[in-house]
Amino acid sequence: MNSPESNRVAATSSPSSSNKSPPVQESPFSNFLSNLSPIKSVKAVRYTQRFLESNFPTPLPVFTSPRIDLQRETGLLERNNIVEEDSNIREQCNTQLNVAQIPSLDKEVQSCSPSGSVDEYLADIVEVDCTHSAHKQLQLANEVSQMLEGGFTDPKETIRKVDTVDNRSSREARSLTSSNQAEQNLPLTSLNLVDDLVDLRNDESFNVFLKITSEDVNDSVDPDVNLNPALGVQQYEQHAAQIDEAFEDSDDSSRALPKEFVKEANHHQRGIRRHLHFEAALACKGVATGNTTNSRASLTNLKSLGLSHVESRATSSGGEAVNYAQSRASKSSFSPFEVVRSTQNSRNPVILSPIPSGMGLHLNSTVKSVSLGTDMFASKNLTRYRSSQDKVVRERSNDSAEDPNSTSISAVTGTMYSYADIDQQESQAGVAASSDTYPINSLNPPCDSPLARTEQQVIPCEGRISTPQNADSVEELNEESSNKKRKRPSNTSESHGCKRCNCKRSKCLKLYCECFAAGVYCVDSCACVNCFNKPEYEDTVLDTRQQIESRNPLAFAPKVVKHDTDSPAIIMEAGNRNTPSSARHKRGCNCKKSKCLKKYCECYQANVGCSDGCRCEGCQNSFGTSSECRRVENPSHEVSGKDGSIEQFSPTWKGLADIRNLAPCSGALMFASSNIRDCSKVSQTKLQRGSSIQPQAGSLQWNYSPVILTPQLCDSKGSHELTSDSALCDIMEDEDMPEILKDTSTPLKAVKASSPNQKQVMPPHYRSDSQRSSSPHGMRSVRKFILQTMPAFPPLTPYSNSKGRVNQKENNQKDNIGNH
DNA sequence: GAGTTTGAAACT
DNA sequence: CAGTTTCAAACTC
Repeated sequence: MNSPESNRVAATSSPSSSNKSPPVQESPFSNFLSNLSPIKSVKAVRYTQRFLESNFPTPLPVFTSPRIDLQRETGLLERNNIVEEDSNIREQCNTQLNVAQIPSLDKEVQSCSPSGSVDEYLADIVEVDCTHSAHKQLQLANEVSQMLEGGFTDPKETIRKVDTVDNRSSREARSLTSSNQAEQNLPLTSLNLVDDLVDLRNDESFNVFLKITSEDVNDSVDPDVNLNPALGVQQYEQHAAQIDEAFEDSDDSSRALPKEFVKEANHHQRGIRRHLHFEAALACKGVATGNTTNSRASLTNLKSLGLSHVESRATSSGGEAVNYAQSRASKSSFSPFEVVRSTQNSRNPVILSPIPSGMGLHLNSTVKSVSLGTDMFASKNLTRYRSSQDKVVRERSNDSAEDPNSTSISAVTGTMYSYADIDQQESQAGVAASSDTYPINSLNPPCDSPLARTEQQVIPCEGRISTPQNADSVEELNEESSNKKRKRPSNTSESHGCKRCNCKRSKCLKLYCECFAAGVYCVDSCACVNCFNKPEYEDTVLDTRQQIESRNPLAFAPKVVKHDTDSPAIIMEAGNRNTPSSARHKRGCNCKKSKCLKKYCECYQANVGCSDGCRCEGCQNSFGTSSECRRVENPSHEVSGKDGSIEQFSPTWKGLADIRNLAPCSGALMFASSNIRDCSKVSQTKLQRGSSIQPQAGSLQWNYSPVILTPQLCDSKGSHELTSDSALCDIMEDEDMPEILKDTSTPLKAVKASSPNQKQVMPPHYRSDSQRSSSPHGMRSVRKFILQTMPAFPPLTPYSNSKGRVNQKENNQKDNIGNH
């Protein structure tokens, strides 16, 4: 690994010739700034000159750099073909330096470096001929920035590099006032140093310098200016001329910088700080819960990828918010960002975090918790970032409103978004399907966004849904936080994502509590008694959630999951009669007296129609009634029967069928789904549908195939609860397949027994395989088929374009048929 | 706002 | 897994 320090090591073989330099007459900053971009550097130089003159009557030793001398002695400059004018300038600069060298500094500079490319730093040396530590600090800051932007997959690496940077800058800062210990651990040590300077001098104006330099250093690194030997002289001369001109024009007014300038500088610095603080918080958490460091790093990565608003919001939400979200993330070991990044950077499946048990929980909790954090943040009077955040939200909301296609996502991502979308919908007390602000809308990365593409490309099966979920989580935090703060209407317990509970005896630690169920802490506006759903009881909350999760992994999952209404299944389902909104309650309601016409009914409350998973009686759900009720109403309505026909989606199936949409690995989910009854029902349903729509297509639709192909898996444990995604993935592995799953006989028989129509739809090869033997061979072929077809998951088809999806499914059918 | 109704969640 | 109890939201007055 090459690192800049090594250059210095190589270059530092002989310390400073700067001892020979005459006393400083001019600030080294001016020399440094002379290398900045012409336009900006004029201002910078002008101000810096003033600043230094007024604040640093005697040069600060810390700003001397041995590199200046080293480069001359080693002739590195010549290697860069910097011509003599350049050298003269530099010489002049050097002579102005106070070279009261700190011996230890040289030593440290020498010692702190691994190997590196000399040329890499030569440019730097040439460019910032009269370099001082301030510039070094800026370099370090830039390195940190690059690190953040580069997005390290491994947080440890990040930490290590940060430490390196930290060490470097810390050593150089030794002569300065000591920094806040906590902040010294941050990657922003260089800025901390500047901070300390500012504090020491009690001169805010130094921020301006920081601003200028941090902006302009990058400009100055422009190879045309600094690295190109041919242009170097000319531009150098131009710079010098401009600087001279600037100095000539300098007057008192230059000292008084515009307020916005200072403000901007402060903001800039603070922004970096916040960013780094957040990462530090993540890192700290990560240390505590090692398995989550990746996610934190990934979160930071995502932020550095441009989601500054995320950063802003997350950090401004205060520690509790972060802790809440982080702790949840740590418990669930789910790292959407990680998945994306890891899949981007490597194919190592180990990096992929399994979706925790209760994927919905995580989604739920993450999203809600973050937004909750915003509430807490607000309550903590950390409101100074509020306006900007709201602005971001507003802008995003507007964007989403203007972009009706923003819901359009690939089948992979789209379903995930819809998942969160529905979650949000649910939390918003039944926002209509045509709701103006589907948070997800505004939060979805565009279908063609790099992120979306990446997701689609990298997670055909094992990648899972993570990123969209996380994107949702991250972004929904923006949306929901603003909703909570501004949209909460009067008395309703929930509106626009705002939960308010009234719990008296549950301590807000049961699903009775809407806040708890929604994955948010109770807030002041709650009327709960003896509430434990508060940040201070975080451990209790998390433990309780885990308990509930252990009972029902989907307990915290959204209760309503979206259907693709235009899919053949839905089309077949009662002729679309019962699905005004393309969603269904995950579990179905059980209404007896309300007729599903009141908000007692969860389906109705969620603005979704009842479905066959409901056990409601006398359903009159205005959003759609269950087929059972329709049968009661209209006995002639014959598509199905109680004995397992088309309409018979078991509740389990319903939920899982929707979860199917959550992941490209839905097949695996289907494996783990449900008992044999459900499987058989589904099989029958699918078979019939398949036969109806495409007689020979049968089970070959990729999204249906898992159900049909894996009935034996359905009965694996007699449990329909998903325990973990990793387990599901393991099922995909031949080696890990339990024997019971390899035994294809019994469950399949059950399916066949209950599926009179299976002959119509059962793929011949599969049927023959499964029928002729119970060996896993047939199953393997099936699974192989699944694995092959999964990547065919419609990658870029907008979710909303369900028609296209149907067509694609049909095409897949044909393709699969052709393959077989 | 108090009381009632309702159905989900929790418990057995 | 079914029946019962508990609970809090929804609803009514």
